[in-house]
Amino acid sequence: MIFIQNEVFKALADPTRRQILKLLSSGDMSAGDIARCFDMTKPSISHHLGILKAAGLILDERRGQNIIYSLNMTLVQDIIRWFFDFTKNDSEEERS
Amino acid sequence: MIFIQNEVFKALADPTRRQILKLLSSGDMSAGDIARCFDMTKPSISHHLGILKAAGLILDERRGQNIIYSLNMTLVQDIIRWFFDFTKNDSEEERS
DNA sequence: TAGATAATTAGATAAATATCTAAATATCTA
DNA sequence: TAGATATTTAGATATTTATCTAATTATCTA
Repeated sequence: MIFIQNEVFKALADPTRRQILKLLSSGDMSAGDIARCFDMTKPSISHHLGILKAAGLILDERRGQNIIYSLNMTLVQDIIRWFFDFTKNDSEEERS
Repeated sequence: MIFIQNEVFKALADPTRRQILKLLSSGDMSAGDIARCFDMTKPSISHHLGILKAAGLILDERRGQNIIYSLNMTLVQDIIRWFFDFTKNDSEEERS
């Protein structure tokens, strides 16, 4: 049984953060690029990026003045597996 | 692109609620049966069940004095599809 | 119908969180 | 090195949320 940290689910519970993940699924972006997509201050977006990073959902890399964020596909795959485990019924009476 | 309501992710953000879902993946249970699995008052569990139900993650049916809860597998499958969409890169430069 | 059992609702409270402004840090370039 | 740009950190605040106790609702059965 796969284990996913609580912080991962907490990170996913905010619509802004899920939108950030969607953006990153199309390609890596700098913090500024990401912030420009939202009607929110840069510190607020930075806060969300920090939560996503702490959860391991995104990775960061400084490139000059910019910090480039990318989606951590490995964790996304683990999450899919975690949900997929619900589709395997492990009760006795249901076994054919 | 599949859409999952914000309440679904909020419901998943609590460890007690995820544990309830795990329990229900093995088979339907009454509210009391569920409450007995936790070191928490019945009203607190009832609160969590209400949030899971409002999110559509669980279904309920009264059977005499008991209310039987079950996992809504259809929504679980939709969630899997939602995460799976992240694994399809839709950027131009990455296309082979 | 009275009492017992199962479950929820109401109301209170402490903790967590999303957001903002202001300040700090890091990097580049003229 | 001074100024500009990119980003984060600090600190404050309003809102949300998880939990509890007490009260209410629904059902069964003697």
